[in-house]
Amino acid sequence: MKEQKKAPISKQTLNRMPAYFLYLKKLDFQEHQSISAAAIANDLNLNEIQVRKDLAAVSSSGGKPHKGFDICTLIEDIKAYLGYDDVNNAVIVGAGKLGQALLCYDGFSEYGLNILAAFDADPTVIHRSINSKYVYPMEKIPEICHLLNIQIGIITVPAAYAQLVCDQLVDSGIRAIWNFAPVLLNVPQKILVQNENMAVSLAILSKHLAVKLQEK
Amino acid sequence: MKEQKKAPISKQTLNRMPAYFLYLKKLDFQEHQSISAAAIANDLNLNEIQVRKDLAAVSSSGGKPHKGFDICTLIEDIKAYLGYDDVNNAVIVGAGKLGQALLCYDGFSEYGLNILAAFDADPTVIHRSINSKYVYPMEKIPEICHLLNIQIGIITVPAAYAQLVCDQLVDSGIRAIWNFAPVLLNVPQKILVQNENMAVSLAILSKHLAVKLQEK
DNA sequence: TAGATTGTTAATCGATTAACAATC
DNA sequence: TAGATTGTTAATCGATTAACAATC
Repeated sequence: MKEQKKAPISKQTLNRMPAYFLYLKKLDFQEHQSISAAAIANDLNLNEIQVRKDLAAVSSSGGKPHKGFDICTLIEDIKAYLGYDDVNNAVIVGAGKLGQALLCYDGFSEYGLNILAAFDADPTVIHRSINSKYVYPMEKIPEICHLLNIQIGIITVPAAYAQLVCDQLVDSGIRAIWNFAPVLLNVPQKILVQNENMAVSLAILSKHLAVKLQEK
Repeated sequence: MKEQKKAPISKQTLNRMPAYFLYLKKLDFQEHQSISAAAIANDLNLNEIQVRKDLAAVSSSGGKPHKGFDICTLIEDIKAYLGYDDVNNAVIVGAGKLGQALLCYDGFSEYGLNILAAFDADPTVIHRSINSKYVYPMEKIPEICHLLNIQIGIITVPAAYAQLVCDQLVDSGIRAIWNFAPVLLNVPQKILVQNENMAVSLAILSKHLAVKLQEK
């Protein structure tokens, strides 16, 4: 087992990895065979050495001088590294428009996310299926989560209910939360909260536009 | 004008700012008057000195020894800093479930985002209003964007159409793109692309769960 | 006043970039 | 072989943390 001597994971590298993943898939689709770190760096506006280091950290076979990295292999390596190969079961709480959008998007399986069911408080949306996923009433959360061995709870309820829902999910044995509500959730240490933080995106956008405007 | 000597913006500080913003709004709602950097750091699991520095970078009046920062003032300072006070006009391209979810969410005005219209290719969704925002056919993009002085284009179409839509938006004079499609977009240098990168979130989640699983 | 809390200057840490040797 | 391209070791840069003086 040489695996153990792999470099420790850098947060920044982890953040860049999905960009490499999307980039390589596009290339693969266009039937390229291999690609150099320099070409990737150029297309993604990154530093060449940074790309080399990032790829070296995840690549199983490494790149070949003169040729670069084999695209197919690299895609597989990144998938393995990011854990996209490990399937995690999830439920969505909140079957409003956003919840339905996520329920109907079938691309998450690509990332190992397997959404099995949804929950809602609204009697007009429960007890029916959306994209073959059944919408249960809220009180079923503990039962279904335990039954289906759910790892991830996805929160798409209005901000005011998010903490309440979060507590219920935690009590039902989930281990991570993907939070779309614009609130900060309180959770026990062992639970990971990943905020799909649209406020951050908007901050970066508006900051950027404001700065550009000033320059003129 | 002493404004000019403000410290240059750190990317990390910018990323943390929305968390402070949400945190402070919650406090404000609970009718607190002021708060110390230490208390914030404790609640958000951040380093105290880091919080002091972050707040010092955006605070107009600074904190007061013994009392800390005035919450209301600080919220206003952060809003000003992040550009949430500057209103940016936006359109959504893709009025499917995700697009509709964004159209129906009225909380974006809090961040200075003003969604004025939507576009779609589907004849069954166009020529009607969703949450008082009209859905136009795709060919109206240039006309409407110029007419309404649109700064930001929000892309919520399937991955396969995202680049096409992006090109149209760029040609229609928008200055920034908020991209929800899981693809990397090619744009001219002057256009900012902000990816709402669910793949990153999923990577962090699945990586984290995989690592935890290994530990056991 | 004493003490809590800020803001700033200095020290440490980690990530990026540069330089260069290794290799197909 | 020569040259393109990788991987690694060293240098730089920026961000975090520590130390401490300033102040209400």
